[in-house]
Amino acid sequence: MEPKPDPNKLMAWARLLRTQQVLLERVEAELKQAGLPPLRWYDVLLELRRAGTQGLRQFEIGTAVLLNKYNLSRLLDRLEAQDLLQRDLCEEDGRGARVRITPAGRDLLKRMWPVYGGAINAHFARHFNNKELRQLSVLLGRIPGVAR
Amino acid sequence: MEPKPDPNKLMAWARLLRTQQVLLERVEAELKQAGLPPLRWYDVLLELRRAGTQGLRQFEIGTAVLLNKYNLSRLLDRLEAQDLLQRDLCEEDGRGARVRITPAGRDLLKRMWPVYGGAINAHFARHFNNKELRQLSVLLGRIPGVAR
DNA sequence: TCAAAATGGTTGCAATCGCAACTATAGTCC
DNA sequence: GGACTATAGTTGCGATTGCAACCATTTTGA
Repeated sequence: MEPKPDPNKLMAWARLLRTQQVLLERVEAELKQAGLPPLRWYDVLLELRRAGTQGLRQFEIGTAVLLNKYNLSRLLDRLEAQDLLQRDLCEEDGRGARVRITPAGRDLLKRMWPVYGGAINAHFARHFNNKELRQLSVLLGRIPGVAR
Repeated sequence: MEPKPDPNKLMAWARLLRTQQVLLERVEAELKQAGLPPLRWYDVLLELRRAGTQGLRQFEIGTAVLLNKYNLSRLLDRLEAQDLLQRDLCEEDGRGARVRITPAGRDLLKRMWPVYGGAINAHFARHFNNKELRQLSVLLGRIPGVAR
């Protein structure tokens, strides 16, 4: 791209950045307005629910939700303080913890989904048909680290 | 989308979120590694350079880069402290300031571009051809507030 | 004209983030 | 076994963010 910027590339990049800012801001605002915690809480709890009874190691959560370890550590502190999850010590690795969702955590997920899902629809999904949604998924999935 | 999540919608949404996190993290890391300030600084300075000699009002910068006023106020403090811009008082509105880029600001833009543009390419643009880039732009541009 | 409301911008304070340093356990290699 | 390195997670501290309150000027409207 150097030294002359390529307009196609720049436009796509700029819109991607802007999309992120606009959508996150709107969705977070709806959550907050409904008296619900931020999106990150949902992400973490959702991973934990998926993981089921054996729970997850912290570093597994970290790679799943793309959060570095110090911030994750403190985010889990907050969730644990609200009884949304529990950290048990891990028998197969004396350093680590095993993190499990609690009933209160599952309940919060259930309460957040209507607002979250509604916001995804209202601010994002409703502007596209199924073919376009798949197109977006395929295109973005080509970026390393995006598809899981 | 309620109460059953639509997989097409959810997948596109999830990848959009993830794209944002992955790309921002990588690009910011390259800037930092090169001893350069964060992306936000570039955004603001770029707007100011585009605005030319008459500069911009703070609220104009705010809407351009999607930054709320308190954070913008303090971000401008930092940029001003580095002599990258100057805030003159505004004659047509006694409340406001008029913000202009300085030569040092232009210079920083020039120094940041090779790293920034290179990172856009390396982490994003190189994974797509021109048609796909235009597709992305068009699709994302349908979200209100994204196209400018 | 003048009080009320709106707008532009700043600031105090609490919460969160980023970095670097730290503790503790696991794994590796001789 | 024992040093050496790597990994899991936590924490202190400074920087940044979010929220609410604030000041000053401008606009509105009876």
